Amino acid sequence: MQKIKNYAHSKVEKKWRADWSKKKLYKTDLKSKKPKYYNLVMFPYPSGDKLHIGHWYSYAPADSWGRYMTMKGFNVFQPIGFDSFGLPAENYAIKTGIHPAKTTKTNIKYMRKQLGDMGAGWDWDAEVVTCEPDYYRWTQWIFIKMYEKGLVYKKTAPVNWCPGCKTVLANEQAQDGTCERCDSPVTKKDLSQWFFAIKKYAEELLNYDGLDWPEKTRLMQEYWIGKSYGVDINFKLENSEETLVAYTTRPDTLYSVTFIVIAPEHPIVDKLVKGTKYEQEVKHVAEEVKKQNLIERASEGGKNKIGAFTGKYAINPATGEKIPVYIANFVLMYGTGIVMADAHDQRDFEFARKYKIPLKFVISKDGKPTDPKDASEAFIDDGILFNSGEFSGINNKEALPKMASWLEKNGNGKKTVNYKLRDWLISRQRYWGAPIPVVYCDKCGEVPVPEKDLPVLLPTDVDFKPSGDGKSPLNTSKKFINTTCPKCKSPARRETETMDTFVCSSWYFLRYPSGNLKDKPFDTKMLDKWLPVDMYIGGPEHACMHLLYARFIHKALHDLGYVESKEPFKRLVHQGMITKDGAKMSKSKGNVVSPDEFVKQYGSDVFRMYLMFMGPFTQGGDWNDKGIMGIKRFVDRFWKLINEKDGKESPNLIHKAIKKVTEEMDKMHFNTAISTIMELINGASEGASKETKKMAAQLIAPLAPHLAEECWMTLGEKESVFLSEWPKYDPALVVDDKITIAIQVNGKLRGTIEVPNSAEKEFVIKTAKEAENIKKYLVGMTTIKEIYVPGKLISLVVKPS
RNA sequence: GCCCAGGUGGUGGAAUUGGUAGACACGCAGGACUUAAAAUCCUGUUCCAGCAAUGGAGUGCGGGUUCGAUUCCCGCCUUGGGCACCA
Repeated sequence: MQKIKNYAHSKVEKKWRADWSKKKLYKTDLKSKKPKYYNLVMFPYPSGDKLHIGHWYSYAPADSWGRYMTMKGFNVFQPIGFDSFGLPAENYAIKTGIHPAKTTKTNIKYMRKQLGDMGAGWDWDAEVVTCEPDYYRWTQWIFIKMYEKGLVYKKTAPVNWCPGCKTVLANEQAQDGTCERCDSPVTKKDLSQWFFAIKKYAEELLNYDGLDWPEKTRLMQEYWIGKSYGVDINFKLENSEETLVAYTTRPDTLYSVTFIVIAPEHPIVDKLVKGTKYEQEVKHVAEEVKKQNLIERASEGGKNKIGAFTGKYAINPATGEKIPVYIANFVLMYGTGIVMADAHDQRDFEFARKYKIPLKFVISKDGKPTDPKDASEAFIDDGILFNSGEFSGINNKEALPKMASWLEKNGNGKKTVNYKLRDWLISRQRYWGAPIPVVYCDKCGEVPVPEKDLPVLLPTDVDFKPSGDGKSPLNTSKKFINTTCPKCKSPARRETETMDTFVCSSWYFLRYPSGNLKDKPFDTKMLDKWLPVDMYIGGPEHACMHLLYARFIHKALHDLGYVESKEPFKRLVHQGMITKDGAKMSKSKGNVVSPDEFVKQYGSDVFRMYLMFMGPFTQGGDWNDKGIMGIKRFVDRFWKLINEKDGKESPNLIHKAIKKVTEEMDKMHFNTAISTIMELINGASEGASKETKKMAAQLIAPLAPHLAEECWMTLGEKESVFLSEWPKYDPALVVDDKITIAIQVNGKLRGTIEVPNSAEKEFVIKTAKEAENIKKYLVGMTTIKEIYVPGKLISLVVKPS
């Protein structure tokens, strides 16, 4: 008996990686005429944690997908890079004194090795690193182009302030009222800030035509953009020329409105109370609200509502009544920052009860008048209007558009659309980012740096410890700050703030196919060919940040004429989250699992297949290494089968496997693709023919690239398995001659029979009725119904005769 | 509170235009090989009763539709994710 050498994963994997790299197997010819396929993963941040299991969980299947598409005949482009600006490196520097550039460089070096050990088909020639001047020069260039297009502006605004990181946060980074990075409660602070006018694209961003995205992600973005249709209603102020404009989506409740509430930070508040006896109380409340962090202001559906009377009254345009005007914390600077308040809104209702403001109902279930004094909460259901002038007696939903038109006709209102989306705050009072390319001159004011002077290099001689006043560490570099005005050449100062790293990651996928051009950001011809990205794989946590920003920047660049496509990512797939003992892996929890040891012990193929075998790719799961031996055994058995003497198995076996694996791969069901190959191996217990072995190697190639290549070459091939064409099955060989039919009597399974594939209904039913197990159930019975599902089962319905 | 996705053996999971529930793998039990162990191979493994043949129950819970429901409908429970005073 021949002795088969054990599969030496470490030697084999090293050998093929060296070979692939030498032959530049994964360098994509971007000019090739073959159909293109841009296969992209969200690039990693080079953190001190290095590449962890989560990265593997998404990158390995992404690579398998790319390899599969390659074998299906596509010219696959699969680049990788590093999203290397950002807070963690800077925070680490503050703690240890090691310069962020140095830590980042070290981490990138290590992660390059890890990404290499993965054996994935990255095109390293296209690599981008966002913290390198060659890259951020063009991030700055995009800022300038956006500036010229009027999509960038600066304004003083109350911004989210993290007292822990001593920096400003975007809304998206303070979503739950705590800092994304350090979990400190977020407060508000007035600062002059740079914004990208993403709101101008709100409507366009709601268009998902032609995109194959998860419904869930789309809904999350739609909710984030938050479009609503409503009416701006004019409330004249008593004894004044002033009008308060309130935005509402419920004009049908107008007759119920008994007070007006203004957001405390609304500029009109000062004017209303100035010099009155109410001024002190109103200002006091406004200050209190400002001090509240986002959690307090939004806590528990708003139990702690606070407010103050302004001393003013407005006129309800429908009833002509005089109604009091308040400020309160539950009204935000959204819409007009002023709301009409009534008994058909739970928040208004609670506030009115607390501040003893009269309420009245105008809607009830049946249209019979009801009184709020008997109610413990607002009536928010739909119903019939009463005490509502000409609208009484009709359904409030029907009345809504009519009242909106009525208000417009009488000059008391205007139909409007509002979005919850706010402009994107992009400036950061931080060191480790791309400097905002703007110069301030006493004569010329704010001057964008001319294109030819880019990049504005990030200086190295700075003290990056936070000053505590919210100023950027760049202020400590005299060399950096002092410059000359690009327009008038007189002494000038540089902007010292840097850009949000999300700006850097909003366009990296355009840089990859542009071949790292020195004098241009993009190779427009290549972008026209390669965009949009055909498959984008990454975590769902980016739904309302990266994925929204990237769409926005892409659309802006489209409108500027740089890219032809209107959307960056045609198809989007989120991998599931991988947890450890039910918790998200994080350094602070100390539950981060490193892939390196597993890769060393079992090999990259086994490790990646184990991750894919855990369950559906989009589902994720809790990490444990219990079953990894099962995959190792499978690899060993696969290797053994390939090396055994050629045998002869049923030809159906491999063709059925090809059919099933192809179907599973198409659906990205890697777990069942693997189990199908396992079944193939288990089924070939008597060995397999050479042809079958070759096809088996091809089937496993996307999932276990090193193993497949080794097997492929062992079987006598000379060229890489990844240059071979994905096997096709013979339809004639996937059907069996004999099929098993299940027999049910009165809905219960009572047995099975084997019949020829070609058997007719009558024959199958006759055979079934005569079957040993079935006969006894039919004694003394009359068959009242016979159902035959071809190739599957027979269902007999009987009753006593 | 609102929106979305789930709940299947001891474990990860498979199977849905309604058609034999538990593929594949882990674990466990027994056996072979071995002085022994590891590794490997073979057999069994949803639960209950039975030596077995076989019978009964069974896909979160309670109803319904159907010859037939993990799959469809109604009402709950529960886990995870997202949003949350946006008027």
